[in-house]
Order: sequence, then structure tokens, then C-alpha cells
Amino acid sequence: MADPAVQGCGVDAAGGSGEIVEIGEATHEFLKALANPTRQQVMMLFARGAELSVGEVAERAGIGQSTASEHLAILRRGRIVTSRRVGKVVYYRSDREGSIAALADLQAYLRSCC
Amino acid sequence: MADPAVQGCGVDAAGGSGEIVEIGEATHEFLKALANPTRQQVMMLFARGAELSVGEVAERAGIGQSTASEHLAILRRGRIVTSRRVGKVVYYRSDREGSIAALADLQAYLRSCC
DNA sequence: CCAACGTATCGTCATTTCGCGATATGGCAA
DNA sequence: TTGCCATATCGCGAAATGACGATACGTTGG
Repeated sequence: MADPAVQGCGVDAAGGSGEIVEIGEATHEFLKALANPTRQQVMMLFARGAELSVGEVAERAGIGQSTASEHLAILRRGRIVTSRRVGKVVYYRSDREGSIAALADLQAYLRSCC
Repeated sequence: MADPAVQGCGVDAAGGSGEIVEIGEATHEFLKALANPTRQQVMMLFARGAELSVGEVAERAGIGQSTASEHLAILRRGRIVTSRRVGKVVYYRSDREGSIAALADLQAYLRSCC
């Protein structure tokens, strides 16, 4: 389910120069996730590798618990955060690898259309 | 106008390591602009430095003229395209500098929160 | 000047997104 | 098992977004 192999996107592996690159689904999720002020604010809570539970995010961001849960789910789908469960608490933290991959994909896209 | 100095955004010029960087307004516009399938599709029309009028974009993207105009305005706000007027025709093309700057800003943001 | 053309803006509607409270799910302790 | 606690999901209303047609603006040509 969380198989990261789906990274195929629309990017040909080609190191081509003038190759036209469609934006991948993963990258689209990444852009949507970050294009929201509340989620940007939430992300800043994870600076310096902080690991926070849903409740902590809700409290620190000043939003409801369900709202925090939904935003975190969207951020996870954008591969910007990862989660791990410890008992009944789910801790979220930045997904450095996912972010770097999305940024690289975005860069490839921009290189092709700009 | 095309002065890249306005890059101030929220990024301190600091080469800091653990500095917390808020996302800049310009970068937010950039993300919003790209986080839309139609605009992504429109951007691909500008591959390889193509320069297109509003009408050409509308026709090639299969959308209405007003829709194209509005999308292009949003893309311009995100510094992804620039425009120049020749008579009554307005030509749009990729804003390479703006895109690169936004990508750098995004990278700085991700470095700080991820 | 006026007419014609391309573009930008406006008004409207359908769809999506956001935020919330309420409820369901799942895990731990007793 | 039961009860509790943290999280996820549901249902709703408010707000934002996307697309369109109609209209206003601006420029060129006659």
C-alpha cells in the first residue's frame, strides 16, 4: 500500500535534455499538500526533526483534532511526512526522502517546460 | 521589473543551517499556481521556449478564452510565466528565472522544516 | 472618428476544499 | 471482557476555486 515504487509518475528515466515531462501524480499531491497555509504552518512544527502526535499538532497549530488528522493525512499522501504508531499514539515527522524526491521531480518538470 | 532582488520572500539570506524559514508569499503563489492540472497542462505548451498568445493557449488546451486568460494571470503571479504585449496580442512564455527562484525558495523551506 | 479584433474582467453556477463537532475504529490497561 | 484514550472517518455548512458566457477595455486599421 505504501509501496514507493509507484514513483514512476510521468517522468521517463531518460536523462534527456529536451524531453517533455508530465507532472507525476505524486508530485501533484506534493504541490497540493504544500499549497495551503495551514499545512505550511503545520510543517513548520516539524522543524529540526521534531516528532509530534496528532494531538500535539492540533494544539500547537490551534486547530481541531480531526482537522489536524486530515491535514496530516494529506501531507502524508504528498510524501512530506511519515507516521509511525506507538501504542495508540501516531507520531508524525518530516519525510526528507519524499520531499527531496518530489523536489527533484518538480525540477525535472520545470526544466522541461521552462 | 524582472529584478530578481525581490526574492526576499521569507528566506533570510543566511546560509544558516538550522534556521527556520517561513514560506514566502511568492512561493505560496508559485505552489498554488502549479497545484492545478489545467495549469500544469498549460505549462507544457510552453516547452522549449514556445511563446503563445492567450487565444493559442485556449485553443491548444481546449479551454475557453477567459479561462485561459485567468489561468495565465495566476501563472504569472506565481512567476512561472511572463508576458509581453505586441499590438493587441499578449504573448506568454516561461519565466525561467522566476521558476528557479521559487524552486530555490521551496528548497530552503523544505530544508528548514524537513 | 469608428469598427474589429484580442485580451481582461465580471457575474454566475458547479465543484471542491476547509474546518468543525459527532461518531466510529483500534489499542492498552485493568 | 469492559472502559478509556488517541486517532480516523463521517456529515455538515461556509468559503474558495474552476469554468463558462457576457461584457468592458485597449489597440490597430480603415
